[in-house]
Amino acid sequence: MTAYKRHIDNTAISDLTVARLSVYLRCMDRLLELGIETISSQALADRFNLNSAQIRKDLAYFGEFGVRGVGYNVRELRQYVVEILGLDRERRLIIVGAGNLGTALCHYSGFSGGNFLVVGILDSDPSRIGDPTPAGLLVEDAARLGEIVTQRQVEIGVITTPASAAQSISEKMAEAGLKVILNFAPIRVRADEGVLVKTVDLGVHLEELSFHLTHV
Amino acid sequence: MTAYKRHIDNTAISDLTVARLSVYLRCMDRLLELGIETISSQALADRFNLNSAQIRKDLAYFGEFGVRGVGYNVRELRQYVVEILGLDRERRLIIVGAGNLGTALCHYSGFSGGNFLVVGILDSDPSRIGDPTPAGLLVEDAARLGEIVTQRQVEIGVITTPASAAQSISEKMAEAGLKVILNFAPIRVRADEGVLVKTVDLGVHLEELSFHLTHV
DNA sequence: CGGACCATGTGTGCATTTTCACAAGCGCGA
DNA sequence: TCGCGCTTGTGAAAATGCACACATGGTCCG
Ligand SMILES: NC(=O)c1ccc[n+]([C@@H]2O[C@H](COP(=O)([O-])OP(=O)(O)OC[C@H]3O[C@@H](n4cnc5c(N)ncnc54)[C@H](O)[C@@H]3O)[C@@H](O)[C@H]2O)c1
Ligand SMILES: NC(=O)c1ccc[n+]([C@@H]2O[C@H](COP(=O)([O-])OP(=O)(O)OC[C@H]3O[C@@H](n4cnc5c(N)ncnc54)[C@H](O)[C@@H]3O)[C@@H](O)[C@H]2O)c1
Repeated sequence: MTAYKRHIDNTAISDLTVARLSVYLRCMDRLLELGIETISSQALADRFNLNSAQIRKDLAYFGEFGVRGVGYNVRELRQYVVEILGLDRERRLIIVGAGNLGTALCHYSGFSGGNFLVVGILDSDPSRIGDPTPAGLLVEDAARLGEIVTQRQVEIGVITTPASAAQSISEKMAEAGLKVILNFAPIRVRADEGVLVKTVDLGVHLEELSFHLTHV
Repeated sequence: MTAYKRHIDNTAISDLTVARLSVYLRCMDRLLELGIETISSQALADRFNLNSAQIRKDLAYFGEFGVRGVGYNVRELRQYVVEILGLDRERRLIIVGAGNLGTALCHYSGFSGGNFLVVGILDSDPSRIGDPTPAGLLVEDAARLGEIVTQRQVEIGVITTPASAAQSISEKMAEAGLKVILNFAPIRVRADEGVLVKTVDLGVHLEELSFHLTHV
């Protein structure tokens, strides 16, 4: 139940594997809700529409968590995945852009059971600064970004401004020392080496659905 | 400028290709803003950090849109991509779950230049029904889903309820005739053959970022 | 009108990801 | 204690995705 084999060798872990680990975590949570304490990779795959070999291979990058002939202990495996994903400590984040999406995210405390903590929401519009959000935070001046990141030990930046501001904000975030950024603006942001910008473009998803509608 | 070679042969188009077409569309929009009317795949790749061969191959599934020795006409190519993605007609969608995220999405009219139209927002909570949203729609009773889908010719369903309700809502949507569903609840929804459920789990993205933070 | 030039469209090979299939290992019951 | 049954962990194969490189076929200029 303690440490997992930290991935130290030179082979990089694929993004796809990491994303699936998140999915497995949700599966564990669901199983615990159902009172299931032990499960085989096959039963897991059947229940959640996954592939059993892929589950085993994904986990094998980080250690041997199962018992042959038996399967996995759900509670233990959940804890291992939590450690692998780095969810065993608080992650502080700020949101830049206190519009519709920014405030919705701010209010949403349910991220992974409270490990992600919104410690600031910033905007450049003077008429919005000082506004309270439903979550109890006040909107602060985006010009104070660097200062806030340092003082509140922020690790993650979230961009919910219009696309036109996204590039410059990501640069300011990188300058302030943030290493990972989640960008909701529909634009491909360029980032320096060592800074990871993950863009989530909801428009792309809707357009994929539109494609499926037109192509039977 | 009329029709593109409709993909009718047996080879399926990859999801990754479709997602990239959306990206190309945004690139075209940006180029037109800049007043650029013609561009080669190489110049496009350089400017937006893409691969020129991949651009050509993605487009080649649907026809020959370029001119050898010259490149692509930006305006024309944009129109072709619009047709390929089925964005040349209005797509009506309803949102089920009038909470934080649901209302934020409802208010967001900027989807692909207005081709996606929110024609209803539903909730099961009696105290929310009748509430106005910033966009001018009133929240309606989720029990009327089937009726609303038929009357308003809805094609796309969006789920922004808690995870516990997502499965049953997606089934009701499928029953009402919807063929594609965008699900924001953090749960893997099972769907019948012929119904496409695309889940966008924001928690997964944050957890990916957390992984990168812990693994240098 | 012809040839030099240039970027597309595509055949081919490489890389990554997924799936298969089985030897190795653990528990349990006799 | 031993063997049987079950599931893991893992090489090897299949499938998928990506990138190179060049023949093809237009443009344009002399
Ligand atoms: N609302 C949605 O449902 C939704 C859905 C998909 C994508 N998006 C994208 O998310 C982004 C935000 O959407 P929204 O609906 O919340 O928009 P919004 O207009 O409601 O909010 C944007 C906020 O950003 C602020 N802002 C602008 N420039 C800034 C800067 N330089 N520094 C700090 N703050 C700045 C504005 O003052 C405003 O408050 C957009 O890029 C949009 O395309 C939104
Ligand atoms: N708010 C966010 O920023 C955010 C971010 C990521 C993911 N999500 C996910 O999106 C979903 C919605 O989040 P939210 O913050 O808007 O939650 P919310 O609680 O504000 O809203 C949920 C709404 O769904 C309604 N509802 C519940 N059961 C229903 C049913 N059976 N039929 C119709 N309506 C029903 C509720 O009455 C409520 O109005 C959740 O699954 C959440 O995990 C939200």
